Amino acid sequence: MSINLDQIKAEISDVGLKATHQRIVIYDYLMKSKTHPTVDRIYDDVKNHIPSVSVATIYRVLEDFVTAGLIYKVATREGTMRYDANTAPHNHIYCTNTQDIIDYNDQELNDLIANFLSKKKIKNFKISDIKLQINGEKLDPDDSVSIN
Amino acid sequence: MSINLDQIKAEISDVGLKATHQRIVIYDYLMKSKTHPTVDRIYDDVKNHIPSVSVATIYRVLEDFVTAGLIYKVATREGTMRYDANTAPHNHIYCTNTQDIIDYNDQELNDLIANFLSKKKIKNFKISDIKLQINGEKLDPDDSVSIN
DNA sequence: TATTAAATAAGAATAATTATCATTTAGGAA
DNA sequence: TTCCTAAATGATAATTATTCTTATTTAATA
Repeated sequence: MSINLDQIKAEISDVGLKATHQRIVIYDYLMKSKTHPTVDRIYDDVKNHIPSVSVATIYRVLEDFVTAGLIYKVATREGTMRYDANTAPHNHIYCTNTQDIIDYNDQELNDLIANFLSKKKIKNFKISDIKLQINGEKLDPDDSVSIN
Repeated sequence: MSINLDQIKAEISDVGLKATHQRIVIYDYLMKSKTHPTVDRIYDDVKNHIPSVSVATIYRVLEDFVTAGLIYKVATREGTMRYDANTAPHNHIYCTNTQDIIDYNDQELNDLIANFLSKKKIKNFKISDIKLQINGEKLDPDDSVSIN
């Protein structure tokens, strides 16, 4: 447990959800995860902490978190859903080979796009967020991707 | 049949696929479609032309087209796959309320992002394409979204 | 027109997700 | 602290989405 337990409980309670053991473990796991895990991956890892956990609970809790805005859900080109506890605006680098999703934080780029679009008039539409997905392939699948 | 039949056949043949009736009808339908339809929608509409068509054929043909680069596959936040015969680089406006996907073509924006990223060094990664998704809501769900 | 490899239709099999419901639990009240 | 109750969970059935299998059909070309 790297992140403060009381803080996790508070964050769950603050969005109007009961801070159950399952929710605490799942949220803690997502907060620590950098890999944007699938439901299956989350299920397997949560089972190490709560062997009796049901897969239905994983689906339910994740959906509750998404609805509450605690986490984001990301659809990949492969059709599998991935979950991300990083709710700050950021973009994703996606490796079409390994299916790795790597966070790409760049305030300058965010601003550049936001400024550009604010000058355009998109009629009958209210923008809530803008996501850039950088697709491609890792040159060495075993090595990590780094920026600058 | 708005687009020339011979041209459709040629495009299918050119990527090494047999120009079957099913493929011709599906490709023609996608070329004319502006809505980025789901598999179900494509199936229903193709059945009007080929009542005996099998849903497995729809899945297979779409996947064949994607692999061949004739069409694109787009995953939405809802987890459903949508298909797009517009293979030119372009971005999407997505209404989280109606699930409408609207093409957003803007060469200036494409260049802006491409130029910005070319200056950044992303180590161990080769970019193949860059997709911007503009999420939000239509103000009037029954009206269309237009740019400029 | 005949040949043949490839594609299709139909439906079974599998995988992913959601629903149901009896049991358990978190959090507030006493 | 214990009791109470609405909400959450676990187990599993049901549903939905997708893929696979195989006998039949068809496009392409000789």
